[in-house]
This record gives sequence, structure tokens and C-alpha cells, in this order.
Amino acid sequence: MNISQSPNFTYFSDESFINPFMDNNDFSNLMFFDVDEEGGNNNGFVEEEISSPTSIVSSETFTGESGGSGSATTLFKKESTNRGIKESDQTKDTGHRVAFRTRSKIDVMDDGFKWRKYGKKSVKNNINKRNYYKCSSEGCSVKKRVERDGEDAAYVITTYDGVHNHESPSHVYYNDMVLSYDHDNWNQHSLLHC
DNA sequence: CGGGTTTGACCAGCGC
DNA sequence: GCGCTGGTCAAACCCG
Repeated sequence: MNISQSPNFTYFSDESFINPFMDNNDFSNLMFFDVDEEGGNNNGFVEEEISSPTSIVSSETFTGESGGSGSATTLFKKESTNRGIKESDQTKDTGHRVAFRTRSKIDVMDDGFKWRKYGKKSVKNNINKRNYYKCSSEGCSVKKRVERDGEDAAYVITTYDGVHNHESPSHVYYNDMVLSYDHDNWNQHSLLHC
């Protein structure tokens, strides 16, 4: 796994990652999580397999058999509770922030949730516009940002802020797929299920 | 007509 | 205080 850093993000690269939703696109994935906003380092990060219902399905399922290249991509989850973050910061924070970079021809991946676009902005050091989305489910305040990588427009950077308080509208659909499909093979696929 | 998108304006935080 | 930047709002517009 390649690791590189920018002033704002730590990148965890695994080019062997294949996005199951985008079989027709040349997909590999490079995951990262934002670094500590206060200190500008990533000491507060905890490496863990995502297992909570609010998290992305463990990406190790991507590479186990379907990828065939071996190295598993591990998600890094930002831990905020034991790092001395002020209470106000935590209340202000919606909880989880998860980001990943994906090589994709399309800008917005279908993660099963319904998003409403509420803003679009050009940002510094990026000629491409950044798009802002909110979860359109009532009472759900999860947001995501989608932008093309300024250094390599072939990559799309998606950042999720917050935790869904509901199931994916496509949850039942995917469950049906699991039941009717080869379960072991389906497990190689990943759903962005927060 | 309802829901989603576009886009300029506005606001807050931060550094100088 | 001022300017820059990122994030959000909301009115206008579009589309099925």
C-alpha cells in the first residue's frame, strides 16, 4: 500500500482495489481519511476494519478473491472520542468523516442513498468544481462532497460527513440480490452502507 | 406540480 | 480589520 500525504489528507493507496459497481469502468481505488484538523497530523487515527452498521463495508472484501492481487485495502477510521477534542467540536461534528478517492469516469457513484445537490464551488488548487450533496431522507443530515482530483482528474474524491440514521433505500434490493445471487461472490462486492 | 439542479450571494473561520 | 477560502442558502430554473 502506498501512503502519501497532503496538508489535509493522508492517502492510503491500493491500486488493486476494484469497485464492483463500476465493472465497465477502469476502476481502482485509493482510500484516505482526513487528518487531525487541530494538529495537522494523523496521530489520532485508529486503523480498524469497518464493522459498525454506519460504516462502509470492509474493503477487504474487495480484494480477497475478486481482485486476486492480494493486498487488502484497509479503511482507516478517524477516532475523535479519545483525542481531547473539545465538547463543542464534537457536538459540531456530525460524527464520522470518511473519504476515499476512486478512479472513475463518472463523478458520482451510486452508493444506494438518495442525495440532493445543494452547492457547487471551485476550490483552491483544483481547477475542477466541488459538488456538495445532502442526504435527501427526512431527518438525515449526512453530507458528502464530490470533486475531481486536482492533480489527476481521472480520480474522484468523495467525502462523507456524518452518519445516516436510516437504512439505504436500496437495502432491501441488495438483500434480495444477496439471497438470489451467489452469496460468497456477492460478499466480494462492497456497498457504501452508512 | 413536486422534486432536483444551478448559481450567485451570503456567512463563518482563519491567517496576516 | 481585511481578504481569502470553504461551506451553505435560497431563488430561479429545469424536468418528468
